[in-house]
Amino acid sequence: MSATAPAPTSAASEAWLLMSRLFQGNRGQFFAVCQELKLSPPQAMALRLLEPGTPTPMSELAGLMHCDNSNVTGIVDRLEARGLVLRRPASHDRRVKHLVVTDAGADVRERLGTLMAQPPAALLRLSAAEQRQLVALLGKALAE
Amino acid sequence: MSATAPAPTSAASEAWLLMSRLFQGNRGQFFAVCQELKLSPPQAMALRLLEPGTPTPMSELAGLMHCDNSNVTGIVDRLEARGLVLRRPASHDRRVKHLVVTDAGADVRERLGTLMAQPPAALLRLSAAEQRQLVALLGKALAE
DNA sequence: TATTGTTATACTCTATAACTATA
DNA sequence: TATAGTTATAGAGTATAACAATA
Repeated sequence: MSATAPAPTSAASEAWLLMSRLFQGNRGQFFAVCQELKLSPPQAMALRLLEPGTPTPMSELAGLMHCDNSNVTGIVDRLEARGLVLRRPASHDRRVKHLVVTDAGADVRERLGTLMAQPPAALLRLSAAEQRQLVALLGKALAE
Repeated sequence: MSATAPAPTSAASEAWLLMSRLFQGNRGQFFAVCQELKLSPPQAMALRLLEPGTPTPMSELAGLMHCDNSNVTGIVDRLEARGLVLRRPASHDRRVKHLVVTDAGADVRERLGTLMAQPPAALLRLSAAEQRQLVALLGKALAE
């Protein structure tokens, strides 16, 4: 018998599962933030991914959002109609349009960032030392 | 002056930010899993939230998904059309319909769980000891 | 020929409101 | 009256394919 382990369940996947629960439990908060800023979730994500001062081609945003270019057209249409971003022709390639976050967009984006940075209650139950330990571990995992 | 701190930026919110990056970076993987199982993201979420052997009222699923009851009707319609769940009248209240995961649904749900449990590469860069440390911290945060 | 962004199409998700059948 | 689930409606997100302009 090849005695397949019942489930590898490495510590890494266990940690991932716990983080997934944290996110699932925080989804309500995310929707509330979107509603407060009058953004749909995809619009909020797009605005968060666009960096003010860094013109970004539509196709690059599509890549970051893991969706088709044609979706970005509509999402950006609505952000542009609200004056949060604007389309600007790129100088080096006339097929490309750069997305630029407007001042109004940067304002909404910052509020979005502030609200979304609010950690779930679960994390606040950890002591300050434990929180720092968590930061150190996650920082190491994400280090390039 | 009430000297509002420029930004609390507790270690907790920094940890939360890092976890958010981990999730953002893993979205592509999630979409790939959905596509492989031929489930839309909401369908996948619904199937994951329904526990086989635990009949669940539609409205409870709506609550877990943070959406309106009327959305669940359509999502469940499609899951039911594929034979992954079924509706069953609840005995104690004839207004309520219980959702039951079928055997086929339990199978897909388990594959979904297995694929989604796959931790992102970043977590695998941590040593086994560090991974266990992470589990301990997250476990403490999520402890009831 | 290949790529960027748009348009057309069809389907899914979403919130709201109105409806039904229960309670 | 209130609640569970459905239906109707309208708007938004999604993938695919076809298209124009550009490379």
